[in-house]
Amino acid sequence: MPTPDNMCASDTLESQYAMRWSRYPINTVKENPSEAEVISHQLMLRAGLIRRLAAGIYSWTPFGLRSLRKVEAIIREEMDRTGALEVLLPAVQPAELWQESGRWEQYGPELLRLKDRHQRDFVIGPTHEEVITDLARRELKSYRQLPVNFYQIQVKFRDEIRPRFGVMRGREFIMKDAYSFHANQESLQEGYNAMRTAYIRMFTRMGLEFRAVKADTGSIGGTASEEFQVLADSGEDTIAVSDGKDLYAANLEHAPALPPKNLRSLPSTKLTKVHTPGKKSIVEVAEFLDTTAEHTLKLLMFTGAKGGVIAIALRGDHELNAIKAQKLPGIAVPLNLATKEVVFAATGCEPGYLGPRGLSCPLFVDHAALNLTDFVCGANEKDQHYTGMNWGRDLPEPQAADLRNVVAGDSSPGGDGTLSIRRGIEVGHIFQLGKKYSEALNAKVLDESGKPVTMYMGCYGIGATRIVAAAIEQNHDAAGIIWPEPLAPFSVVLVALNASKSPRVLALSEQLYTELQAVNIDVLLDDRDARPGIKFADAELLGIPHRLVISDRGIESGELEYRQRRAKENEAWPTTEVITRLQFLIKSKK
RNA sequence: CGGGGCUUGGCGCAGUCUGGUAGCGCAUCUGCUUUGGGAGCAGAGGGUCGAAGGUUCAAAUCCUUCAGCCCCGACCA
Repeated sequence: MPTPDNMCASDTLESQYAMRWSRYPINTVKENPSEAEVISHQLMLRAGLIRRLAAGIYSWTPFGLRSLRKVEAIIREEMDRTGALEVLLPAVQPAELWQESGRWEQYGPELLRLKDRHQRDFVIGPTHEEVITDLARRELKSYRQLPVNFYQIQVKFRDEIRPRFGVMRGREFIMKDAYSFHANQESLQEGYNAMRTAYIRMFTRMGLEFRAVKADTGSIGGTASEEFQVLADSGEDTIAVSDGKDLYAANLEHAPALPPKNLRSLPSTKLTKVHTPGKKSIVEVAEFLDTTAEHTLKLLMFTGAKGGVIAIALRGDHELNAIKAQKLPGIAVPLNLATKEVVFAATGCEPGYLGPRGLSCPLFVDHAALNLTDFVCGANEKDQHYTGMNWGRDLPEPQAADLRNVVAGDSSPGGDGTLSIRRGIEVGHIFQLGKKYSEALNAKVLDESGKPVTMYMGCYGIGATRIVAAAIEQNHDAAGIIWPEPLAPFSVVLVALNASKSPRVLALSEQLYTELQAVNIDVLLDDRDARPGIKFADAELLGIPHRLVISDRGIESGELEYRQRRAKENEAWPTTEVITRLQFLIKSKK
């Protein structure tokens, strides 16, 4: 218990003002703002966590900021634990650095450029590779100083074509970005692994359901890259997730589809040409022939790199994966579906009746399509299909390849489990940059023999503001937000009923409020002169994990009502045990 | 950048087609009553109808131009 003797001035200030609802002049609203599309955006606006200033640019209110700061604190603790060193880098950066790295030209309109009063060019940093590499090349002189990892938690600006979903895809956002510097690839790999472990700890601590997803290194290059995706239906990315012990997860377009394990069964029906007037799509054909899409084969034609066409066959119910298809020999990149005219010239038939039999162009068949027996396919004649088609018997065995998107139920490429298709929100991305920036910016150290060597770099980002939105996407109900304990703006809300009229309710509320603060629990005292319904609804909208009601009724019975945010029913707690019980519940979840 | 939609008090909307000088709900303020799931009654304040120009006796309403915002797509990864 704090007494006037052991309380310092700041304690007094805080207990008087900081965590009383009546001192937070932020309104909650019942109606959904028309601008908000996704649930996290709606709830953040309704609960008063953020306010929009311009497209993709938001102010954070005191309540919202508390959650954002908790995210940042977890990130900071876990980064520090790895030995990474925090820095703060400029948001406004001179164009010269970006010209040196080549990204002044590469970046395009997403890079916000501006001029100062001397007409010098600057950018508002969308990311900080250039600045950090500049710092590193000035400070790091010897291999003895390596490895080192600098990180910062900073505002960034990317002039997105279409900002949307509130802070989920804003233009201005807060990101933790870290950059590691190494003398060699082995050290980079170690640093990368350490970051990967730290990321898993962070997202686990935040109470989020997430996966580390193998990602394309893309134009950035490098050898290894993983995205950290929070699983939520509203996510912008589609990922294939294994339910097995392999914990496999990959972006849909990068997940390999394994060839079927079972052998193709033997043909049992004879090849028949059937009249299928006007039936062009797989769905129409399957329905007309009283079968299902899984027993059909579809044939797509693409233009070749040096003219001509290339055919790709998939099972009727499968989708082409463009990234995989582009790797086929002789195919035009980017992938280009052949026009009607080109198809007609190659086959004498229009699309809709194409099939693998009698084709004169190169043919690649997806593994699953190759496993078909007695299947339906086009006959390369208008209004004609075949039934009972079989590879090897009616057609030569073709060249097989992985050409389709994986579907739910496929075996996991990780070796254990089956895949499901989920949506994800990318909240983190780690990759090994190698020497891309260090080479461009000439960042070198002297090695053991006194020879200058270019440093290896790794780069590790986390979207702090986006995490707040992602946590809400994953944790909400009809009444509002349900914060994971570690991200909640407050752990406990004390709902004082009729405190303005009942001195004993007021006194007990104040007492509990002080006691909870004394044991370092983030407590919000709802001391507003409002009706109970408003207080309950607001507490639920704001998503505070633990709610305690202080009322005359409770004081008389010696028991206070406790309710966990996810629970449907109240619990009656002896007033004397309230503090210890809350301490236990909150400690066990942190 | 292409397509669609929107812009009226702090928020959500009606009014626009058919021109006549702006209204509803929520929120805010005052008073009284009420106090365990977004109260009732009475009263009050608050809007140059996104901007500019035009047509007209008269424009939120019709015409032109511009701006901002939202959605879909493309782009980016």
